[in-house]
Amino acid sequence: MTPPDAPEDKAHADAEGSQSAVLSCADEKMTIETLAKRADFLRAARARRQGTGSFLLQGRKRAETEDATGIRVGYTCSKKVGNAVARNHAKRRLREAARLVIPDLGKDGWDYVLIGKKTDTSGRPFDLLLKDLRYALRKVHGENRGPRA
RNA sequence: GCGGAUGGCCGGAUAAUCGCCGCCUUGGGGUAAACCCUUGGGGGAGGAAAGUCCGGACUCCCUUGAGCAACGGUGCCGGGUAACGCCCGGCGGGGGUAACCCCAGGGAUAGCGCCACAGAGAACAGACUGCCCUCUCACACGGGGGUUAUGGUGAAACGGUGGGGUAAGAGCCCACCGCGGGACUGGCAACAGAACCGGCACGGCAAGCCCCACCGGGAGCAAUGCCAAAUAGGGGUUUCGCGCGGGAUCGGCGGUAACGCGGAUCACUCGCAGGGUCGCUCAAGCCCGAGAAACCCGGGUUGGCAGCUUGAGCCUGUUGGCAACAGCAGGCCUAGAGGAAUGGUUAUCGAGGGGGCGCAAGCCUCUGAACAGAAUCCGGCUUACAGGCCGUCCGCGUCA
RNA sequence: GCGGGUAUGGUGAAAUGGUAUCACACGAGCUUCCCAAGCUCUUGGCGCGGGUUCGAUUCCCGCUACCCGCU
Repeated sequence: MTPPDAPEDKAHADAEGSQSAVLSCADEKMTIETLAKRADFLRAARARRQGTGSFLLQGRKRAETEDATGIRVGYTCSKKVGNAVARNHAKRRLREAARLVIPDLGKDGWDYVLIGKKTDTSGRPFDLLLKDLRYALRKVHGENRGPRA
């Protein structure tokens, strides 16, 4: 999905820049809760989705009847990803990526679900993983805004 | 040096930084607890954490003992252990030149069952085929008798080979081998050796049923207990039972009274009977006592705390023992979450692998660590596993 | 975490200590102007590794994969 001729150091610089941005605005960071209920996962699966080279992102804005503030993120790695070591490793990388990116680009009142893939989630370089997450968040937000406008 | 056998150990390292999960802690908020914010410290996956195949601890099924039955398991001997189907040391059998490895390895005269195909015959001893003698005219394919060999078949065939012997033969006789019994000797034992006896009788399969000996009650931390909230304060079926007596309570009669006689009741209490309590029986204990037990239906709950990590624990030394292991002394505390914490990035080192140069030593470059993640806890087994380290032993070759 | 079950051609099934069977499917041929149906023939298998046995799909042990139940 990422162009193969994308310069490596450019993506690297991009990742570092965002990292410092996160550090600078850490005080206004949104509180991130973790999804646990099966029903929340099912609702998110019916909403927007965007695949990338390393994972699949699902996102939705919660209805007014639910608790409207705060960002909630869930992680899914099924048995298709591999054994327990592979599943836990994929979840850890997704958690780390979400910790670095979601407070900046996530929107208040949204639920996100990150779904790991078999070999790409563990094997992809981490800066590309961050890039994938930013791209996917833009797509999920943008496609949601499009039909509404 | 090459090839092999076997035992034990390790399972990438260091640092920086941003994070994650418990514990302790500073300050603040809070009446307090819970909790929230904050400061600092310290800890944080395995040899298999796995498979869930065995054995336990622990908890519940109300508890226990004896016997019987059923079911399941184990199965040479001795030892170790809390226990085991595990471990150690022996014995027997099999494989290998050897080091060494493998074996559920009790009983086949307690009984039943099975042994396909082939073969005369498949379990006990005879029929059949043959050989020999004899009868009748006949050296007949017929009658009578003797005999146990079979080109062979098969996983397995009235012990094998050789010699003698005979009408033909045969343990009929002899030698050797095998087989059965076995005084006695060694050993705790399994077992080994064996004088002597027997002329041979007794096939295999018990991971077929079974017999014998020994062991085993069931379920499992999603066990279980407590707190809070909510709902219900139930229904059905079956089985057993709905008695007696004393106290008690309430009347009656007699008596001045203590008390005596007789009656009623079952809220309370005691005893007996009864009922319940392991598959059955017996016993003890316990519970119920007007209801009890079993099963089913219906209703509520997915919150918190405990169990939860100090334990048949680990390390070092020493003593006993061939060893497994045990004793003693000293030291240590080493994850405890509750759907699950160890990750990201960077640097240096780095086992190993690929490519290039070089006679070689070596140099340059690329890659950059197997199997795999605690979920109540231990002892084992089994399975997965890149690579490395330390021993011990065997065979062959070479040198001295 | 705990407890249980099943694996037989491509698919669905059966059987038993001795040669593994049936249906559909696949392939070839016949039939038809062509297709379907029908008829004939062929191919192909006991999840894996050990053990017991003369002989294992069956009996025993260990793995692998899949499925189910329990708060």
